[in-house]
Amino acid sequence: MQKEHNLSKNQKIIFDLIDKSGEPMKAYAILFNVQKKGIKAPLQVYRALDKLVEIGKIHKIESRNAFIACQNSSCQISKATAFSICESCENVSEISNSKLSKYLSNFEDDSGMRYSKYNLEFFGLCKKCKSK
Amino acid sequence: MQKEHNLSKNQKIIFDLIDKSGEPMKAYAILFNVQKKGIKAPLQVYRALDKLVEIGKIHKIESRNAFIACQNSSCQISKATAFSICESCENVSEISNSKLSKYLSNFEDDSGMRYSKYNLEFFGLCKKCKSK
DNA sequence: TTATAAATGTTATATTATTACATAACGTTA
DNA sequence: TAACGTTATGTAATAATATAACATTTATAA
Repeated sequence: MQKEHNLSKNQKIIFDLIDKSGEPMKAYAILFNVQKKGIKAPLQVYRALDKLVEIGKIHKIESRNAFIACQNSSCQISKATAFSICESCENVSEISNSKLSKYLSNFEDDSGMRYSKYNLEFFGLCKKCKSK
Repeated sequence: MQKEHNLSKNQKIIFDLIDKSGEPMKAYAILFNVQKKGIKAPLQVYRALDKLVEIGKIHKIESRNAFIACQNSSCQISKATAFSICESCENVSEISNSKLSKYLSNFEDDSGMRYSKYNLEFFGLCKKCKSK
């Protein structure tokens, strides 16, 4: 189970926005959306984003510089993330596949280095876009 | 085997720099380094980087906004990349593991979406940093 | 309660990346 | 080799993403 975090005011505003949108949001799009709620500066957004990423409520889609709400609410998966990204419509969804996460969490390479964290991004065309 | 690409002047200058450095380089660090060779503007750098990424001579480390020369010279792996990143010293190396790449290249999730490309970044502490 | 950490507010600035437009070099093939 | 399309280059301006520095306030917990 995930620890219950009491989000601060800004964190809550920003998390709710991202969560409701259901898709990746960019920092300045977030900023634009929350200005009416009194969050005026980029730094306020980035600080909340940093914290939300840290506690696993959202993830950063690195290849897109965007942030999406965690879709695996019940598991401690913020250090082991995998996403499916459609290169046409830019739809992103979090992959929740226990075989995959087990495989990657236990992965060791020749260096003997053990990994505490990973991020995987898959790219392709989603069903809709493929059939166009 | 990888197709032999004839790099243009700027592409060659920039590839050689990244390749010799042996570690990830950021675009503006590259720019600074090649100014004496007549490459003066960010766009010149980004254009060369785009092309080099496209043909698989370099890869972008998304979580670091940096570019590293491909270390798997003999294989067509630019659409299936995996990296090991030390969070302390920021050392990055490309993982070349056929089991891993086979596993990921064949991965399918519930959506039935088939992936043409992936990028995986592992994080942890390298041996040196772990023993400090 | 008091002190410590976490969050906020604000301004300025750093870093990363692209748009727009003009020109030049290269490769093909007629 | 001339004409064409494609790829690469040059240059200026600007957009988009992210952080530094500093002052203040709020929450947590000893």
